[in-house]
Parts: sequence; C-alpha cells; structure tokens
Amino acid sequence: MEQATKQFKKRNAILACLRGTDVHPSADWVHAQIKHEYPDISLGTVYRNLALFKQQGLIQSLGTVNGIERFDGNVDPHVHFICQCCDSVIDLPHMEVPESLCSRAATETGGTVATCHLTFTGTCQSCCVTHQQQ
Amino acid sequence: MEQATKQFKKRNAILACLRGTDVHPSADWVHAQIKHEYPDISLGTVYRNLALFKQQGLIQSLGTVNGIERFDGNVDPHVHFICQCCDSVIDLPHMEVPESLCSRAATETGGTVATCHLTFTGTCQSCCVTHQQQ
DNA sequence: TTCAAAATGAGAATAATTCTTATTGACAAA
DNA sequence: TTTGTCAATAAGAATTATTCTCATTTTGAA
Repeated sequence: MEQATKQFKKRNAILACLRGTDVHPSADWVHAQIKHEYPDISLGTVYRNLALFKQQGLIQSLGTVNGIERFDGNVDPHVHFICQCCDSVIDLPHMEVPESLCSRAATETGGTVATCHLTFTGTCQSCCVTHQQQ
Repeated sequence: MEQATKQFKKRNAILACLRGTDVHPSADWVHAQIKHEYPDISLGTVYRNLALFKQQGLIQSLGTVNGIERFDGNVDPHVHFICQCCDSVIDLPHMEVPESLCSRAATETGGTVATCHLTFTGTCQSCCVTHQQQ
C-alpha cells in the first residue's frame, strides 16, 4: 500500500503539480498549491526543485511574464499565448512551428539548436469581453 | 548647426544606441554606452526611457535572458536565436513566421493578437568552436 | 528674466530569486 | 534497534535587477 517510497515526497509533489495543471504557473503558485498537502514546504524548496527539473529537461521555463518566471510541465514543443491584460498563459495545442524553420535556424546560425518557442501576446477572450462592455 | 534641439539629448541618445546596435542589449549595457557621451547619465534614466519607448512601440523587449531584460531597437517582426552558453542574442533575419500561424492564433484564442515571437535557443557558432576543442 | 512643466540624478525601496547553514528524514549496515 | 551517511529541506539572510521618490536641473515660452 504505497509504502513504496517516502523519498522525494515533496519533490514528486512539485512535479505532479506542474504536470497536473495548465495554468503555466509561477514558483509562488506552485508553492501555494503544495502547501495544501505539505503545509511546511518552503518556497526555497520549490525554487530549488524547479531549477533541478528544468536542468533535467522534465519541465520547461516559459520566461518571465511581468517579471515573474513561469513554468510548464509539458515539454513537448507547442505554442503559447500570453494575455497582456491578465497575465494568463494559454496553450495553442493545434499549432506547430514548421520543422523547416527549425532546421533553417541551425544552418543560419552555424550552431546547434536546442529549443524553439513560438509565443503570441495579446488580449485573451475573457479580457476582451470584460473590457469592451458594449 | 544642430542647435536645433537640445531637448531630449539623453533620451535620443538612448534610442539611437538601441537602433545602432545588434547586440540586443540590457539596460545596463545601454547605460555603459551612453556614459561615453554623457558621463553623468543615471541608470534610472535609462530604465525610465526604455520603459517609455517600449510603451510607445519604438522598441521591443525580448524578455529576460538569465534574469536580465533584453531590448531590441528593431520592432519589425523577426526571429531570434539565444545562445545558452554566452547569452548572446542573434537575429535570424531571413526567417519569418508564416502569416497563417498568426491569424490562426487569433481565431484559436478568440481574443486579439498583438505580437508574435519566435525564438530559438541553443549554442552559437562561436561557443561551439570554443567548447569542443578537438 | 521669470515661470511652469518636463527630464534627470541620486539613492532608497521593492521583490523575485539564490544562497547559506543547521536540521531533518530516509535508507542501509551492523 | 541503533547508528552512520548523505541527500533533502526550512528558515531566513543575501543578492540584484528593476522601480520609485523627490529634490534639482534643464528646457522652451512668455
């Protein structure tokens, strides 16, 4: 009965949290979530493990939105939309960056390409509705 | 004889600095450059004017690289390559994001699209040469 | 010259992230 | 069970990029 491993309980909870949400959260958001299960988890542990996962390629960073780094538990290449109004980050799952662009990037730079990010910014549907109230 | 306008001397120098380089600099780099001409310019002025230009659409932010925001005086849509090794940012001028992707982003989100960024990360040619010394 | 408004310098304040260190917890060997 | 070892953690201090405050300076106009 899942006595199997008590090891990495909090670490695994952090990874599970990221993989179980689509909000592309900040470290602080993850910390608040994990606290429900482990009230004594520290923010430093969240930062530390997020950095570890990122280095291991288990998660990816989307860069910062309004000065706050955002993470994604889905490392498959996909496209993002960032709302400038509410800072939400949304997946655009049915879109892909043409493979031809990636290979051209490698040849044009003369270096090696590791990742590719296509990101749109704008106003999300919800914010559009809220703001033009007519 | 360019008595024309002493106004905005430093402000204009900041914009000219950004437009006259391709290194996609940080605020600190810009500050160091302007100091050659105006030794008393403060870092606060650089930040203030970069924020102003960004808001006016005269420059764009590329997001942060290693926690430091990078700017681009070229606001035409174009593709970037970021070296994970030396943090350099390079233009890939001969590549474009297909217009079809941008319009699809708008329809898929149901909102409005303002900008589009395609960014590759990897190891630049120079760092490749430096590191695999064989 | 005088005036009002805008721009700036200097440095304090803020806040996200990283670092340090003592402590805790898990597992293995005795 | 006890002990030892080592990784993981909590707590909070330290760092640092960026923003904010405010007194001063500069600018162009009257």
